Amino acid sequence: MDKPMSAPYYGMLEEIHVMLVDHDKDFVTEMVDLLMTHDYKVTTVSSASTAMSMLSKGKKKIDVMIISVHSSNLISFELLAQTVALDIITLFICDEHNEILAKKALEEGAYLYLTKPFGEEIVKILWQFILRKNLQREKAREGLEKNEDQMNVDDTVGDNEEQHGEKKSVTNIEDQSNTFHEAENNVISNRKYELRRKRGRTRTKKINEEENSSIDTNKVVRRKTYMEWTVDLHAKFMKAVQQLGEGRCFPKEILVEMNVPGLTRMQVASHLQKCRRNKWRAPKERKYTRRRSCRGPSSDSQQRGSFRKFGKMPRLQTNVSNLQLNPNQTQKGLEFPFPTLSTDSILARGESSIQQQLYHPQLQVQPLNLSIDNSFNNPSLLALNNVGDGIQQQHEIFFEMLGSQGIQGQNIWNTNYRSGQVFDSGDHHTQSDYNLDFNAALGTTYSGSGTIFDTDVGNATVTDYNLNVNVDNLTTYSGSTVVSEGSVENMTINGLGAPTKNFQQYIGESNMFSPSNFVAASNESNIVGSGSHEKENSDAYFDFNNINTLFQNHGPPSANLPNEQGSEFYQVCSDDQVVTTQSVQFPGIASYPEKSSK
DNA sequence: ACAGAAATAT
DNA sequence: GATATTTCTG
Repeated sequence: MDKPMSAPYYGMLEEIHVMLVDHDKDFVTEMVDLLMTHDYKVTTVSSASTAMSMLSKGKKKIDVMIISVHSSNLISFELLAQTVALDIITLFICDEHNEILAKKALEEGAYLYLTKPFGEEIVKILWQFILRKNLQREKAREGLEKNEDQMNVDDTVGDNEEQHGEKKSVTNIEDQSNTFHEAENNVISNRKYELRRKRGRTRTKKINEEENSSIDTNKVVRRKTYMEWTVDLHAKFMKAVQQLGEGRCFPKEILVEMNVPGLTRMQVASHLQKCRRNKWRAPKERKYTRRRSCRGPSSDSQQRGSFRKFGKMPRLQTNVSNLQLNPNQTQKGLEFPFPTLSTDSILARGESSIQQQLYHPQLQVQPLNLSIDNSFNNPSLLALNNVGDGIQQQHEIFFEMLGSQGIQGQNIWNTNYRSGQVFDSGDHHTQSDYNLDFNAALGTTYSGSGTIFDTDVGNATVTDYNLNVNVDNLTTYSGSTVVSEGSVENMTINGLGAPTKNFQQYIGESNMFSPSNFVAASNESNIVGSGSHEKENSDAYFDFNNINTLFQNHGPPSANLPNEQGSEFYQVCSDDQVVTTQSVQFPGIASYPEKSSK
């Protein structure tokens, strides 16, 4: 197709839907062509009445309505009234110029009155109307918000705001419109809900539609209050988050950083919430409603990690569409999922509902997901979950596993983790100098398939991430992946006791990374490459001693983790024996530093 | 005042 | 069924 500059003029608009109302087939064809050329989504309707019924169903989101008016078409004006009420930009198009008609149309709220044939220019700039209107609306909403804050009025909710305080009599709408129309909602057994109800949620658009027959053009009809998080907007959001640093991205700061007029803190917070849970999909993606139909763990185990993001920077899953955050680099949230296998650390087991109860927002809780396949196809033995508590600023981390003992048939082992230092991203503004050392020593046996080191390091701005893996005496290996899902700039593998040429297989087979600088050493050689093997120099250093068995996956499937395969469970960190990821990527945890004390 | 979870609206 | 908004709590 030849639409070289498609997106540019949409600004922050995702898609513009145009409805064209005309029975003149030729004209329709022509217009549709034209509109499509400029990337509008077009719906055509042959009559005004059809259009009206479509609108009333409200199935389709329409931004612009183009109504052809032939002869004295009363119904066209009815349609116009409706579109105006719905806050849809409406263009009247006539065969010939008619001043009276034009005036009337404009009076009734039409945006433009055009005569037939009209230049492409108009179509080109159509999007500006939308954007402008949106901006206006946002501004108005902002004003409203401010008003509410100031006068502490909490129920002017529904309608047009009297910005100039003149008549805040609106306050009186009280609860009358707060109907119980959804009374059959089963949930309402709770007192809380009753209370909530009393506060009232007045938001009946129907009312507006009726009463707005007399249109006041500069009054924003607050109807559809939804704003959509477009890909662009989301990209901005992500950029802001990154810029702020993952440990300190609060809605308010993100808002400021994003600098999008009209965007509210609430909206940012809400989006943040969504993202943390990894529940957000780009609008386009939503069409393909990913039915997780098969609850069975088999199908898409490593599809999207489904790590829930609490207190952490949301990592954009690969399927979160084509947001081009940084065109040249893939987005990699700084995240080291650490399905800690210490049974000590698994306080909650079984059903997630129970876990939910255990979960306290202010506690350090990490969601875990082992993303284990039904047949241990790709167990994630060790994944590091961006460790750090947001307070300490050390650049190193020292993990030690003592007395590890494999469990037959499982890919977990009993061990105590001791978390010494903290891996904190706070000081690394661009995350440009992480070092991670992984050191597994002594009689390690690895058999079966799985992932020893499963991490996804770095993000778009990582420039030189060093991963040093030191696996001594990895005597048996017959699996698939040692390091997976990583994207590591510099890689040092040390002490593998295997010829160099085989190293790649240790790095995994399918979804592996390809370090731009891959260095490996055999067991007796020392560090090769950048080699910050010493704890002192490393941002992260892992030393796993006495690991008798890492993997033994030959056991029956029944021998599984305490939780169900593929299910999520929470890890509650309450004391220092229990390990783990004390990271606070997203703030909100008790350990958040002083900051922003006003 | 504000972050975050959860309820609710669309 | 999903996303955005609003309420509510800490």
